[in-house]
Amino acid sequence: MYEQFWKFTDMFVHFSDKERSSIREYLITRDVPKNHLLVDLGDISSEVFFINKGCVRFYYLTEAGEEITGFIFTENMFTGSHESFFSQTPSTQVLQTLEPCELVVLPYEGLQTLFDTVPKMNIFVRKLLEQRMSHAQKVVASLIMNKPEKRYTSMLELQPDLVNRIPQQVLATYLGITPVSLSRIRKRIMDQD
Amino acid sequence: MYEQFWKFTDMFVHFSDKERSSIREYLITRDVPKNHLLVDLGDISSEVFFINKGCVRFYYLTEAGEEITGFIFTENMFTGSHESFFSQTPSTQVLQTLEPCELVVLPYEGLQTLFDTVPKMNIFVRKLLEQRMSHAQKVVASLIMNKPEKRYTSMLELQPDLVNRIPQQVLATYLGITPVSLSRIRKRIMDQD
DNA sequence: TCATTTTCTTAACTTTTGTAAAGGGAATTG
DNA sequence: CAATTCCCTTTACAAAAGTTAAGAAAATGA
Repeated sequence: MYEQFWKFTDMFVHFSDKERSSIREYLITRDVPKNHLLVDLGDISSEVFFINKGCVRFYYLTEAGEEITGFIFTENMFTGSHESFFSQTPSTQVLQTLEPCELVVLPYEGLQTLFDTVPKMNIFVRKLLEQRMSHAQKVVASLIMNKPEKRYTSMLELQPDLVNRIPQQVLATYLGITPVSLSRIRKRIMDQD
Repeated sequence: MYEQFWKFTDMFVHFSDKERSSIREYLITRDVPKNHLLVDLGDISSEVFFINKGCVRFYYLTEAGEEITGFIFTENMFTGSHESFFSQTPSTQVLQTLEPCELVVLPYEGLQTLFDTVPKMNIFVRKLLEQRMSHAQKVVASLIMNKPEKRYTSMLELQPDLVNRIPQQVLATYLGITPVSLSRIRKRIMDQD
């Protein structure tokens, strides 16, 4: 159950067998159904999740009650409500499964302990966040630089699997547009070919 | 010259005098003029910067040659071309001063050495990145959830100094709109009051 | 200080998205 | 298997942003 997890950490740092067993003490696996809320609005997130199988998104709620997708996570990614988890404050975002998921769960307290007992854990998380930051900046740039249509075609190119995997209305808010507008864009592209 | 720097690090971790002097070995201060490129397109960024005084932005270049502002940094913030610096790859963004700046400079090699010799440095950078990630997510959410007008009024409220400090065309691309559109928004707001 | 350049604003027009409402199709359920 | 529900598409109209170009204001420099 943990092979994928160690394969992932190996991309950043190499934990020794001893370090692995220390970390392993705090890990558990968990299966959750589709549409399960891993973190609800206002929760103080107490866990981060590594996705063995499945698909997770976080979304914000507008005043009008719309769900705005912030990010979509799939297999072999870490997910969580960063802001709430790291600062231990009430979450302004909701973390929800889009499919039945098999997760590796790491609790907040466990991670804090590991930061002290396995110093390399700091390096692992630092490198993970470095990578995440680079990606977040690219997302911001794409939102500003590209029109919705371009963002959709980029996604078709870079993550074709994802386009067919998630509901259109989720995809739409992820791209920063309404489902209606996404439908129009899809038609425009269909007509061209 | 380094008081602000240590005051900043104190918000995340407490470096001992010994640790400070280790870190201090790799720090230098540098004054740069307005419109200076700290990192140019294609450069492999070899330094990060702490801003004692001044204002810095990073921007992307579109195919049409437009400069799209990704973020604006001011006093007491760390800045750099994250992606290029951390992965030591050619930068896809340009880091440019918007004012004459007084900077504290930390070279890449120095930081790598410090990660080994001052383990707490990993914790510092980890916490810094945790904070940055939370903020980056909020920026993404704001870009998707709010209309340009709302983003502008939010900025007026939260960073009123910045609005009058940076050129409108820079501010416009930072908000994800054209200078023309920003000008219209400003007029709309003026007329209301 | 005057001239030049740059930046910001305004206007007219086009394109795109948002909004609201209606319709079609597929999946779900009794 | 029919009915309901949910999701996606389509339409028509309103609102907003992009584009281009021209003019006003401000900053820059000789």
